[in-house]
Amino acid sequence: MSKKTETKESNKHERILQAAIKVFAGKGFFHARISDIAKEARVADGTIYLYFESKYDILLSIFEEEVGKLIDDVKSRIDQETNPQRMLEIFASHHLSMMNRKTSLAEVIQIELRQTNQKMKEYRNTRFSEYVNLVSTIIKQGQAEGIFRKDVKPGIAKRAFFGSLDEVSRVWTTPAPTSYEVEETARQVASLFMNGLLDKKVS
Amino acid sequence: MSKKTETKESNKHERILQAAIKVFAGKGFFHARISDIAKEARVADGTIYLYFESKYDILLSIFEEEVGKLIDDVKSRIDQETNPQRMLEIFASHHLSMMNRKTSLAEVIQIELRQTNQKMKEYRNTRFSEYVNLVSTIIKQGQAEGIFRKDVKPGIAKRAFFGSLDEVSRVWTTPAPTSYEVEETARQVASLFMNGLLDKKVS
Amino acid sequence: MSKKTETKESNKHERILQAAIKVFAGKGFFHARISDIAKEARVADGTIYLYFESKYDILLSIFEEEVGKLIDDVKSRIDQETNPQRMLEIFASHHLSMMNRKTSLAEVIQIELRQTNQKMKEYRNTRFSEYVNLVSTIIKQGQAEGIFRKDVKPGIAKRAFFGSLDEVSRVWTTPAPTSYEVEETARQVASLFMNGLLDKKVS
Amino acid sequence: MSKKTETKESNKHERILQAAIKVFAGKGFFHARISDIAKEARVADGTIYLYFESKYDILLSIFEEEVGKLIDDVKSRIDQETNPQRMLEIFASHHLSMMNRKTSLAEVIQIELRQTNQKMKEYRNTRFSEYVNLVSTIIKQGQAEGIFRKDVKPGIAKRAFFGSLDEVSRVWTTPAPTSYEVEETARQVASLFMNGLLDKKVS
DNA sequence: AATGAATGAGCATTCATTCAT
DNA sequence: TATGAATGAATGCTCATTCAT
Repeated sequence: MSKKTETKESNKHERILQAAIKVFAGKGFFHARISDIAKEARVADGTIYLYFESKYDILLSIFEEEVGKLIDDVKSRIDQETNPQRMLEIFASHHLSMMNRKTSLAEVIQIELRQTNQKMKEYRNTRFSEYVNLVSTIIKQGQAEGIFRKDVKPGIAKRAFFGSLDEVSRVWTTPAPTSYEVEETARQVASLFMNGLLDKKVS
Repeated sequence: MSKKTETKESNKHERILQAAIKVFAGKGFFHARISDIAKEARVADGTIYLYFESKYDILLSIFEEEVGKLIDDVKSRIDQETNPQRMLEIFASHHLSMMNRKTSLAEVIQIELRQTNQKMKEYRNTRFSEYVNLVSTIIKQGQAEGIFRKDVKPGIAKRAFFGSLDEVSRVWTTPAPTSYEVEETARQVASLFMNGLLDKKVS
Repeated sequence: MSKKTETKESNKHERILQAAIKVFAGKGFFHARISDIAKEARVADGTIYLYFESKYDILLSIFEEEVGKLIDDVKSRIDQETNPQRMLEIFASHHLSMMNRKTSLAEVIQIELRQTNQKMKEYRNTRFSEYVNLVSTIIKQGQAEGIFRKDVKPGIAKRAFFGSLDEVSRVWTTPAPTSYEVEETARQVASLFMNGLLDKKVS
Repeated sequence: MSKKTETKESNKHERILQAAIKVFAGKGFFHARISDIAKEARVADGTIYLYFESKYDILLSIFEEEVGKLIDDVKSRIDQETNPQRMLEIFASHHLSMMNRKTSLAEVIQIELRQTNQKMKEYRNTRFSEYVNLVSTIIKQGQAEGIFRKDVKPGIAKRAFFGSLDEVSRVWTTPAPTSYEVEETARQVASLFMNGLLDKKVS
């Protein structure tokens, strides 16, 4: 019985969160009304405040919980690989396919995560940078193994790599691309970063 | 006399625009109050409406006028160069140095230009894509000249390149980096895109 | 319990409406502030928007609901009478006594109902003309019965009659006359319309 | 030369007044903007304040000056007549034809003169009542001469008579009736007040 | 006198949050 | 827990009026 109740509770928490992702993606954080989220989650307005402190807290929770899942997922995949080049390919492929599968969440991340806002910045600096730092760690490893160029600065490369993926996936919000397109794009970006634009065939 | 008046008028228009860039960058479009902009521009609230239709119109004008200047500027620099590799280096260097010089404007572009909003999206599709398309044009030219790899898709590469620059410059909002850092970052990103991460010395 | 809530709700709706009548009568529609109405009704400003769409909607509701009541009331009284002369006397007496009892409402009707405004004009042409047309119907009946002069145009007479009552009651807004005065005035106006000014005793 | 200037000045004063009548009639006093009036009068906004104290002062001036003209006009016509019955007929005929000729002014009088407003009320009690009192004076004279019924109260009859004319002319704002209609309406109203509704042929 | 750019007080409306039930 | 009616702070925009030219 208590289990049932607990399930019910977590259901509501989850329902509100998913509703919020949808609504935030649809009209942006500022234009989204608590009543929109409540309606989408089929609860009363007041109920939301039993699960979240404020409208802003919902946004933060989305990053905390949903982005957290993404990060853990990507991390575990990369851990199974040892070759740095392959690792970056996996990161790219995985990031893009997630952005594609979770369009609404992607949009919320891409838009709201950039808001100039102290709390938001703090968040980026903690939880999110952990994710992006996966890239610089891989690059450093590749450099140590003599596979990657040593004159590349990992701190810059990580942002360049992440920025590429981010911008490349932005056009996908509507309509959704095929999984082939996603894979091909991941390959292109990874290849670009591995080999560069210059044609070495001649040399 | 008429000159004086004219100057005054354009001063106000410009002052309000610059004030808005500052305020929008500082607290974001939604949190910015018209009275904040008015105070920053040292005019009365109502005066703003002599020069702009609405708060939203100010944001659009920033893109229309300020981004327009940037685009024209970068374009004219690139037109003086014929080598595609150099052209991309110039694009990178110029984009980053502008983002660095106009921190507030950069922030407004990076944040507000992403807002889920029909008009904003339209804007991206017209004026802004012109800018990003410079990159794909250069890439196609390089491929035609046999300098760039032909298996790279210009449409993906342009976004990857722009996304890299965008993300790389994001961290600069505070505090401002030295011009050396800016140049070095531009070189790094361009080099990454030219040569890739892989160390070819061995081969 | 549900009764209590229902009562409370309808109380609020009614309270706001009555408060609005008072405030509109006191300072006119345009000078009336939403907060004035809210204060008078002892609710928060925002509460008003739970019951009405806009300030203008309140005004329309006053006519729709309050004037509707008046019309129904007068109509039912007249239906109980068959003699056209008596019917006009009843109309006059009833109209005036209502204007006297509901001073604020009377003032709102007399002032706001005349506003040059498309919606207001439409309203006059539908709900209100129904009321005034009672008079022409009575006159036509009287003419058919040979009691009233046939050279009188009912369309003109109805407006003349209504205009007389309207103007005659305008002076009552402050201070209120005794019910004797009201009755006497009704009798005078009705008598004027029945017999005219000319002294026939002599002839 | 000074005459020319004077003429110019009075031209502007008059132009502004006529423009205001037009604009007030078109959108009502509250919705009318000073800039609307200025544009209609082909002067700058600020110029209006050289001739009038405030927006409200313009409205008052309309009544003071324009209504004044009407009153003087009607008075002089009535002064040429000695028979009370004819005098009322002339009053009716004249009032209606003026309301018809000056539609905009009529609308302003009918609407704005009713606004609940201290100054407006004062105005009604002074300048305007002078006009309406013409009617009661005539009635008293008729009673003294034994032509009019002595049981009619002049104070009530004057308002009834004026109210009739006022309401009867309200429908004329658009489109304008022919002068025949105006005359016929005047005759009807006067006749109604002279002879009443009741058919005396039988007696 | 005339102009019209500048001012800033004023107000309807929205919506996150609370709280009695 | 859940509800949703009630709250009231917050703000973009309008426009009568002023005043430097």
